[in-house]
Amino acid sequence: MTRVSKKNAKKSDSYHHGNLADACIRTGLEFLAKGRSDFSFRELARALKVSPGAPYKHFETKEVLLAAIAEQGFVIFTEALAESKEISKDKGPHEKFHAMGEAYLNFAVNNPDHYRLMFTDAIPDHDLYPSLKQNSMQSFQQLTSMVEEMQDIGFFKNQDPIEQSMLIWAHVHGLSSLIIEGRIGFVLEQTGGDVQQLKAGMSEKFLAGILA
Amino acid sequence: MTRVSKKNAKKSDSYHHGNLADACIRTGLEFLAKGRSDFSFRELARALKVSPGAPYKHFETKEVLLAAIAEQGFVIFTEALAESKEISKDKGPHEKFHAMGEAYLNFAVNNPDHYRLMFTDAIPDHDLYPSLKQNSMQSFQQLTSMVEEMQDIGFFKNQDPIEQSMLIWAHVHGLSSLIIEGRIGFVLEQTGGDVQQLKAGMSEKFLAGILA
DNA sequence: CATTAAAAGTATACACTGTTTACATTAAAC
DNA sequence: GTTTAATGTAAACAGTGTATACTTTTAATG
Repeated sequence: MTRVSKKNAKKSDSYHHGNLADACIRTGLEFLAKGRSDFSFRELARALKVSPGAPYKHFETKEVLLAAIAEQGFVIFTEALAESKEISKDKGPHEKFHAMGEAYLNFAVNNPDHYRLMFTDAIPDHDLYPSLKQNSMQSFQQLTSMVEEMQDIGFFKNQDPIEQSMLIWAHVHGLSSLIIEGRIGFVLEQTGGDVQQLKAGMSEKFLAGILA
Repeated sequence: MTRVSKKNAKKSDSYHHGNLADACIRTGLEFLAKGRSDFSFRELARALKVSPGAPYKHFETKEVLLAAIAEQGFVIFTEALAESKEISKDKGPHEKFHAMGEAYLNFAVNNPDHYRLMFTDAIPDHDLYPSLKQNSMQSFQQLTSMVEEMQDIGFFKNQDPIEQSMLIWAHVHGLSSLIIEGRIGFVLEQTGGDVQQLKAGMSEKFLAGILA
């Protein structure tokens, strides 16, 4: 049997796993991607063929592992938002704004369990996990930097960029949340069930305001 | 559906509880109000001094009970929104709009666990609970009727009232969600931690739009 | 090297959980 | 007043998160 480097993968028949910490996160991510967000710590241990107590050598509690998985979510999320900027960098402000909004919503819709883990109370206090918080801040930063650019070119009003970012965040988070929780089925029927179309229409109205 | 009776109908030393179904909901509400949203079904049975299996005579699963509790939440929520209309009925459109927004946010901030139960995936499919869905629709209806009034008096643009309601809902839900999940601590510091002040400022900007 | 200390596994146990089953008691219906 | 349906109990099952004591392997040190 081939003995693989311990850095890359687990050794097939050794007492030690080799890289259990990473493997836990990876397997947790897989569970989440499959919609099995209620996976148990023991289930995860079984999937990795280790004893129930083994993961505790790397994560003090289940919540600590969830925090690590949520953190990975923010890494991917930040990348997705950054990529939307790259893609739309030669286009107009409307397109730039919508590109990021679309990237945001797509992440939520395509990874609802991950999004929920990142934004609801499975991890009640993010302050307990500094690197999680740092990564979530970086996601927010993608938004604020876009807002600042929009203000610079005179597309957005000159207001406190943080507050303006919050306004956009609340808008897109609220929409994403309501969609992935299945609370707007009756509205989606009107648009033929096309989430992106609904989002585009709403965001355009959001930009312009609703005052007559 | 009517409110759960507040009277305790339990007879002191009888084999039968008397009104266990209502008592379960009431006790569940109390747990929620105390922030103990992770209460177990058995914990609830213990609090009511009945055996672990007793609640199953009234609720097929724990989720069914949670749905009933969520439904009560929407009843109270609808009342709170309706009351905000009553209070502001002789005032101007700005006040009316803000009054409802304030009522919405106050409900979420004062009952975060209840709000979460109503709006996240503890009850994944609301369609399985028709009366829950009906009550949640009534909450939404409070919003749409206000929107229609605002359009009638020419305060809001003439757009599809459902879509406009969705826009407002996403705004206020997004904000409420981010606040109760503790995701905007850094913004709150700027306003001295006053949630209502932050909300008022944001909602005003929301109305006007952010386009220059 | 050989020895030892630290790291990372195992096995087992504890107090829980949601839920099911078989049975007991009571209230309601005929 | 008897029967039946509703509503309780007790006990059990499989599963959970986590703690503890012990074993095996790896890394570090003289």
